[in-house]
Amino acid sequence: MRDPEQTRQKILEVSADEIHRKGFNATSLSCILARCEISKGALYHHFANKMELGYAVFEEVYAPAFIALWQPPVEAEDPIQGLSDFFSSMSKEMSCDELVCGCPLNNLCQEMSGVDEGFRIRILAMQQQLNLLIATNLSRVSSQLQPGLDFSQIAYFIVSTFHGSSSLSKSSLNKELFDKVIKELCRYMGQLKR
Amino acid sequence: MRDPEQTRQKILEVSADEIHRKGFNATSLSCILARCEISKGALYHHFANKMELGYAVFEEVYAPAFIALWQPPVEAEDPIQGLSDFFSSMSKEMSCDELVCGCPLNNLCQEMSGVDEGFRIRILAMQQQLNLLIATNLSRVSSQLQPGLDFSQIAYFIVSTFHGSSSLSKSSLNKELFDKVIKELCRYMGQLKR
DNA sequence: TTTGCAACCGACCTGTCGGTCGGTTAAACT
DNA sequence: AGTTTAACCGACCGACAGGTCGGTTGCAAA
Repeated sequence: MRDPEQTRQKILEVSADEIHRKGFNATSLSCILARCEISKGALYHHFANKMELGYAVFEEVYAPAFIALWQPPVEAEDPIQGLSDFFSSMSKEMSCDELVCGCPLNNLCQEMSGVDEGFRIRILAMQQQLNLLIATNLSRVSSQLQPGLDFSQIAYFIVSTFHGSSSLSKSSLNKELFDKVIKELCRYMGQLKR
Repeated sequence: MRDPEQTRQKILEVSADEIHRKGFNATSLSCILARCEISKGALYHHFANKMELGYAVFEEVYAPAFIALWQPPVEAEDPIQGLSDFFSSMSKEMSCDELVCGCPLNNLCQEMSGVDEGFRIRILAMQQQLNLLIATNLSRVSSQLQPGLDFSQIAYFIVSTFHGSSSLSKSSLNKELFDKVIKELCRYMGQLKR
């Protein structure tokens, strides 16, 4: 009946969802407790405080999910095509509600980077890891790309644009503007090829 | 001695700075009162509540400043060159502290769009106004650009990338990554020309 | 000079937040 | 069966938020 590991996972899962939707500060513990149907004591048995809970959500939920999301398209034979399909499928398959929540990494970056050092270093590490992932896979197929390109620069550019486009859909509440940016992003990426 | 209009302006100015640095929710009225050296009664004499203060800051401080910032580069003879210089000068002339605060419009978009309808519609209107500004000025020089371009799409793309790059500097605490993205953005914009 | 009112003051209110802690329960081991 | 301890409970706490309101002050018109 009692299953501490399951309790912990439930807390992480619910917290991840709440933080994704509302942001870290706007997420209240009482709301998490209600959804998990546990007491405050249970939560504080598993996590020292709200910050540590936030770090755990980042490391055990967001980070793995983030890599699992980006790795397949980037490691495709043709990463340019992989990323184009990846972005395009988002506007098609994601519901408006999901889209409006944005990327958890970018959300936390905006909200927490300037406020908490623990979040900042974790977010930065994740961004650098993603950048390396994209840049190395672009250089892998560099023979098919235009000469003289800075792959790290391009990787940061692509991710920045993607995050910026997520921001747009938050205010427009629909996919239209998001689609526009993604279209142009795909056009840009296509131009990287010879 | 008493100058209600000056008091009001002071409140708006200080609030704009606080909201820019900390975000809307994290900005406390008591902090604004302390910096303005006024009482809570004075603030609530001029503004109905915190939300209305936020709206006033947006409309009377952010929006005019935003237009004043973007209009000159976009309305230059060569808007592509104007925007390139505009972005490049940011990384050179802005201090790290300023850069890390990000664009007030984008910050509020991320924080408030999903939470408050009043903010959302104001932010969206501003984004559309900026988009129109850029798109019309690109079409103005369309004879110098490649054929078949969607100017609105390009305008949203440019702004999205810029906002995304601001996000990057928040976690890295330096200009390096911001510079990288801006460099690539300028390279992209250069390719729009014939 | 008196009067009216906008401008301003600040003590106080209510609600919610993250966090604490003494107590209870269930399960594993001796 | 008795003992220990991790797991969990929930009443309670202080801090601080936004917001209220009766009272005071200064200026301008009558």
